Order: sequence, then C-alpha cells, then structure tokens
Amino acid sequence: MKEHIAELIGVAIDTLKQQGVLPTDLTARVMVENTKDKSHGDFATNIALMLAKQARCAPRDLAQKLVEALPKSDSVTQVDIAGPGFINFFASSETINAVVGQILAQKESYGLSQVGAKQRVQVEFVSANPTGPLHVGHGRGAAYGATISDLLAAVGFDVYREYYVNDAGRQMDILATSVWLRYLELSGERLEFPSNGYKGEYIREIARKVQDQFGQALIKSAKDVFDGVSADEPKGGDKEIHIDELIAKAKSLLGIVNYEGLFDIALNDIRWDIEDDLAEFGVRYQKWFSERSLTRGGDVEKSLKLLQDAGHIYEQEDGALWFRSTAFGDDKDRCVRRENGMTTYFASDIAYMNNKFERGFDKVLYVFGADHHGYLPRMKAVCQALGYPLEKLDFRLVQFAILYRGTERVQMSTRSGSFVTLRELRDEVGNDAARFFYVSRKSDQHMDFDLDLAKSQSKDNPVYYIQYAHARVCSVMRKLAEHQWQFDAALGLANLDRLDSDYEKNLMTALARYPEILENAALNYEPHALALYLKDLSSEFHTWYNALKVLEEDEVLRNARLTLSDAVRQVLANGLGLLGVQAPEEM
RNA sequence: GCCUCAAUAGCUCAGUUGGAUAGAGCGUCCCCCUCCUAAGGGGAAGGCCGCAGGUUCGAUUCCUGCUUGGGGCACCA
Repeated sequence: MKEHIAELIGVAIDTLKQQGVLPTDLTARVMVENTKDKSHGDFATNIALMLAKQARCAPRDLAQKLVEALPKSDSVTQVDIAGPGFINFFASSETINAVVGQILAQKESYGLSQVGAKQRVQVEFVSANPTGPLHVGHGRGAAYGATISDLLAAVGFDVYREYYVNDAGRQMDILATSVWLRYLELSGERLEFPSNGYKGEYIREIARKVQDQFGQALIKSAKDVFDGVSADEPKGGDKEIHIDELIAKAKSLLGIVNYEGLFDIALNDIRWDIEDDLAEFGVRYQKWFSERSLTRGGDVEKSLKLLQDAGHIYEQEDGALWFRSTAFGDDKDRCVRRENGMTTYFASDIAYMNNKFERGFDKVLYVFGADHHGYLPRMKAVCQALGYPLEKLDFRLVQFAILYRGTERVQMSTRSGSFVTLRELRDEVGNDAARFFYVSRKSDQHMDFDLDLAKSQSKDNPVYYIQYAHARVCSVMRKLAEHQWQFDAALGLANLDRLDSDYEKNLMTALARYPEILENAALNYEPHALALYLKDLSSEFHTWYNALKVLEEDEVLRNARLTLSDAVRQVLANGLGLLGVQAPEEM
C-alpha cells in the first residue's frame, strides 16, 4: 500500500513537472509513513514539505497542487492536506481488510521477503573461550546472534552461523593445568592451587573424567610439580609467571602425548557442554570453527605472509613481528608474533578473517561482547590491509545484562568461580523468557534482567502476555467444537466488511505492518523491534477480544472474526518463531 | 589521558533515514466478568526529551562544546 501511494505521488510530481510547477531536474524520494493518529488517515507523506523549497512555493500550496494532480485509485477513499503541508491518505476498507486473506493464504511464510537476494552472510557470535560453562553475559550474545541470523534468513539472506573455538593458546593451557592439579588432588596429593587457575567446581568434574580415562598414569608428586616454580602472588610472587611455570612443568613431566590427551579431555568436555547448552537454547551453528585448525593448517603463517608481502608488517630488533595497524587508524600497532616465536591470538584472528573472506562471503558480521569494542579498529585495519572493502565487515556490540530479583541485584563474580551460568538462568526462568528478554532491548544498551518478572505468569511479563494472546486464539478455536460449529474461513474472508469497528481496523493495520517490521529488524540487526511489535500486536488483540465476542451466534460475523483471530495467531506464531520462543496452544 | 555507548514520565524502556498534540508497560488512583481463559480490558494523573549553542520552514532525532553515568584501552587473551 505504501508503494502504491508512493507511485501515485510520483505520477503527480511528473504531472507538475510537465506543467512547469516543479523544475524538471528535481529529484525526490517519496516517503510514505504510517500515521500515529487516526484523524490523520492511514498513511501520510511529507513530500510537499520537502519539495517546497525547490518548488519555490509554500508547502500547503504545493500539497494542494499535488493532490489535484493525484491519479484516482480505488484503494484511496479520501485525501487531506493537514498541518504545515502533510498529505494524509485514507485507505478503503477493502484495502485494509485484504491483509487477513493474505495471512491466511501465506501462513508461516507471511512476512518473509527476498530483499537479501541470497547474499551470503557469515555471522560469528558467542565464541566464548572453552574454559568453562557459558555465563549469562554470553547468553545475551547467543540470543542476539541467533535471532539476527534467523531474521536475516527470513528476509532472504543466505546465513552461515559460526562459533570460533579458541582451542589453542595460553588460556587453554591454564585450563589443562588446572584440571591436572585437581586430578592430583583427587589422587591424594596436597598442593597449593594457583591463584590464577580455573577454580570452578566443573574443573574437578573434568579431573574425575581424566581419572577414569588415565587412571594413575598422570600422577606426579606435588613436590616434583612445584619444585623450582617461583612463588604465587599471595606469597609475594607474580601469578602470571607462577602459572606459566606450572604449565611448563605439566608439559615436561607428562610428556607431550599425555599432556595433549589431558588437554583434549578438558577441551572436548567443555565444548560439548557449551554446544549442548546452546542447542537447548535453540541456538545452532553451521560450523564450530577451530582456532587450532588455523595454526595447524598453516593459515596463520599464510595470512601473515600476505600482510608481510603487502608491507604491513615490520620486525623489531628483538625479533617480534608487528602489524602496522596505525596506518589504518588504530591507536597503536599490534604484535602478531612475539619474540619467543609464538604467534599471538590476534594473528589467529587475522587468519580467521582472511579465511572468511576467502570463502567468498558478501558480508562478515561479528557479534562481540561490549568489552571487546576496543578490537574494532584493529579488525577494520586487518580487513583493509588484506585488501577487502570495509563494507563487507560489520560489527555489533552486545552489552551485558544485569540480573535482578525484583529490585535486588544478583551479584556475579567470575573470579570466585560462582558466576551465574546460562544453564542456571534457563533452568530458572525457562528458555522462552530468556530468549525474549535478552533481545527485547537494544543490543548496545545495558539491560536490567528481572528474574522474578521473567518467571511471573501475568500480564506484566511480556513473554506470557504474547504467548497468552496466541493461546487465547487457539482456545477459541477449540471452543468451536463445543458449539458444534466449524470454522469456515471462506465465509469469513468473504465478509470481512462486517469487521467495521475501530478495534478491528487497528488490528488489521497492525497485522499489515508485520513484513515491514521484520525487514527493518533484520536489516538494522534490531530484534528488539520485532519483540516490541509482538507485544503491541498482542495488546491490540486483547483489547479487541475483551470488547467484542468472537463466538457470535451470527455465523457470518463469527467466521469473519475467526479469520481475523486466526490471522493474529499466525503472525504471533511467525514472530515468536523468529525469536526462538514457543507459541503454545494452551497455557 | 584517549576511545566508545548512553542520558526521554517516579521505575524499565520505545521513538529507523529531521515532521503534526513525544509513546508503551510497571507503579499510583478510579473502573469493568450472569459473557469465548480476569493469565484479560478501560480510564486518570504523571515530561524544560541532561545542559548550552549551531544547521532550517521545522530538532528528542543531525553537528559542536559541556555535565553525569556504563564499558574499554597502557606487547593480556
């Protein structure tokens, strides 16, 4: 309908050009918007205000001329000029009603589009280090990444979801060493657990699995392990040096084969746990991309060579290699290979990005936690240094959620190992509430996540409110049978003109907005827009439902209202599905 | 010190390419089931859109400065 009105305006503009009222070289983008106030009709355009200057003409006069030049249309019943020069359009009831038939015909595909034109988009999200279970901060990234991926797919993009597994590097060594030390404790050794080690209870569980698999084979005396290792921080030493020396001890005492065996048990255990956790949360990936595969496959060396050949890498006296990211606006240059010959995590990041581009994606999207925002300049620098246009790259930052129980803030602490995990959150409030709450706010804003509200089964809780609207329609459909009635959609659709109340008109207008909401939410990576829309639609529905009876004696009216109910149900189901939330038939 | 995101009703937040009288929900106050799920609905009150300038027909929206908060950065992923 908006397109139709824009076309009408376009014709009117051309006519005025021919009449010499408007300059022929004038270009205008006609904007048609939904009106907020019903007295302003159904659609409005500010075109006269925008063109007034170029036309050397008062806005209202220009609006008058445009209206006079407007071609006739069956869909438009009335055109007004209002305010400083807005042109308001009133749509015919047939035009407004038409959406109901559309929805019933298109069912789950109502709202989908092809604006993405099958462009290939790669989305990387969560990518938390496999050093422990996901916590509630990761949960928001997971819900957000999964939802924008699904939204993009819904509007015609070819979406490829990836989780980058940091399965190489120091953090993983710390994990493996932590597991080993707990294993030694289980075996009866008494030792001082390093302050920088991973202390969560899950480490002990993994240690028991190591015991199952290796038996006594990995036992060394605590005396041998700590012999020659410098002091830990609480005893006046440096905790980083302390843990690094313990890692070295683990490798030398166990030998490379046993060490890697231990390492892999820890890695796989946590990775499976994360994968399982996310799957239960309705989050699935096309690929779990291993960092080790980049190192071992030579991708890291290859991409560094690429940058080196392009002159973006320099070597310092100590032998370390640096990427000149300052040439692309970064604050400082970045080390890619340390003096000890080890490549940095950043070197892997470069290799991974290069790998993504080589796979030919049209768009590469990173969803980061907000604490990683300092990464953006260097990532953009890499993109340019590799010779790819920045337009292919996109970043979205997800802020952390702060948990509350009512008004009381839930304390979280990663250090003590007593953080709130995503799994704990899901167990407490359920997947539906968690998925919905996470994406119901703009992603780059902090959000307060009220656990009590998320659990409450009342109208205060938007998830239940929306789900209840869906269940209500289903309930009405079930009630039909009790009256020995049947839903006659054809009869209803043929008599939509019986739905002449403002309640019903508002509902249909809301239904008609869905495809546009969906498209904007997807293209702007803003799932909260869809969440808000579903709440609004539910509200319109409840208002109508409360005011007018669906199961009327009058068969024609009854079926007309049933078609509208079913259309609402369908759109709610479609929208909730995209948010990863169930649409229950009864509650 | 630099970067970044924010600042809208008592609270939590919308406001998408600059538009008409700035919107929801909660909370407060009032009201509505002999009726399809009251797990719902209606109404009232509540605002210098952080402050000060600028751009123009018009600014909550764009630009600059300031104030106040969140977060990040000092070969650590």
